[in-house]
Amino acid sequence: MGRLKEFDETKAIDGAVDCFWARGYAATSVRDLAERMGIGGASLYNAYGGKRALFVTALARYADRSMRERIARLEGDGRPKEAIRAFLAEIIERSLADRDRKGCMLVNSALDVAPHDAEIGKVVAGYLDEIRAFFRRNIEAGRSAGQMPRTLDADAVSAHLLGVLTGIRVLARAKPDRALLESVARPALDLLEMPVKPRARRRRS
Amino acid sequence: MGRLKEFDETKAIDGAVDCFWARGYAATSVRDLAERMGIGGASLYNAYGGKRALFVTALARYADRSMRERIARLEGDGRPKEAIRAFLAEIIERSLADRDRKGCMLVNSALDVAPHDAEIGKVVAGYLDEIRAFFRRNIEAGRSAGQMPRTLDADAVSAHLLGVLTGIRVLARAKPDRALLESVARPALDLLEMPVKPRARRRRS
DNA sequence: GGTATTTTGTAGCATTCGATCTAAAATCAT
DNA sequence: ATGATTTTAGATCGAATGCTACAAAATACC
Repeated sequence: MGRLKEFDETKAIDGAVDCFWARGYAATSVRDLAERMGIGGASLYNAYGGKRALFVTALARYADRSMRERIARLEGDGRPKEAIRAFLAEIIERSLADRDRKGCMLVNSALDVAPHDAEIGKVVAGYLDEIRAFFRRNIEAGRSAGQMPRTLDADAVSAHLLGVLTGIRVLARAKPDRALLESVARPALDLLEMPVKPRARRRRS
Repeated sequence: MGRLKEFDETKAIDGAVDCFWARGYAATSVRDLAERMGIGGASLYNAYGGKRALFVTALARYADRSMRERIARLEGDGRPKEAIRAFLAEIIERSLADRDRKGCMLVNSALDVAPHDAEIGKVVAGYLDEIRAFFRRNIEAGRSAGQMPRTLDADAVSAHLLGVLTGIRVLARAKPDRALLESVARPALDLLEMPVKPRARRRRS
């Protein structure tokens, strides 16, 4: 039933992710893509439809391999507070180690694709919601387990954490400085800590 | 001493700001720029040197008219806590009212220009530092005035506020939702509030 | 082997990109 | 008026853009 595909589909999509991730949608050319994917231009259009459709596919692959993998891995331990803490810590470490400052493909897309493409915008918003849902689940789990303050509003704090996360990923591309990024994250993580009982203190004489 | 310029330099640069602000650096063409600026292509190169140099000029104009104007206006009252609160509130309002989701030109540039252009990257980082310095000054002023907790670390909290601000501006482009954005900002603003004296409470019987 | 179907490489499409060239128009100093 | 100098409009440069046409190559079914 026709000639067989000769290229490695996994490697091809991973190559597309690398291109779009590093340079963004507009700045990536179809020829750049084809070369990195190890295929010819005709095969690209035959197999993936075109640049825009390929971007959607690559974004889904990124979400699967990067975001969902991290969520599944960190949430597996059943330690909700540690999961959230480790999530932010891992983002900071990766941002500092990322020599070419690619940042997060979802955040990058939220800024320079979503506003100009309603359809892709909804996809991106959906991925961001998944991250927020991760925060929300673990806040609720932490509250139930008595590891986080009962007063914590999971809905509101998950939004705050998503915003802080996003801010970190943006600032890391302009100022990849550990002290800065950790200072951004710290107060958000402190929200999750149980309030310390104020020690009885002697009155001043 | 030569023919006089016929175009309005202020309107020209403002037009350039509009273009770069709405579409970003790469997606804006020199022809788009010339048309919006009300000049011909030759005049653009003669007066501003080229696309990249014009971008730097436009970015400086944006920083002056948007960021520094806001800082000066809000800081004038001598009410540091209110200045910070109003800053974030104003950003949220503008983001929600911004129908074409242009966001903040500085944040946009931090994400899709700074990583690929070291020189412009430093410029952008400098502008971000100005915003952080605004936060820092007002935290210190608020502490001195006894309106904010003495335990507040101005350096760290100013970084946190910058991150939260950046996150808001990015999320607003993908999900312009008031509840979301206000939830992102709230905990950061709560850091500035004086701790409430816990009321004496009757023991349960 | 023959045929239908799919993939692949090559070439090329029209368009747009940033940038430049040329020459006419406009100004000031002399 | 003349000359020097600058700005302007318009055409155009080579390169790159997303995409497609076309035919050769490779497979499965008969």
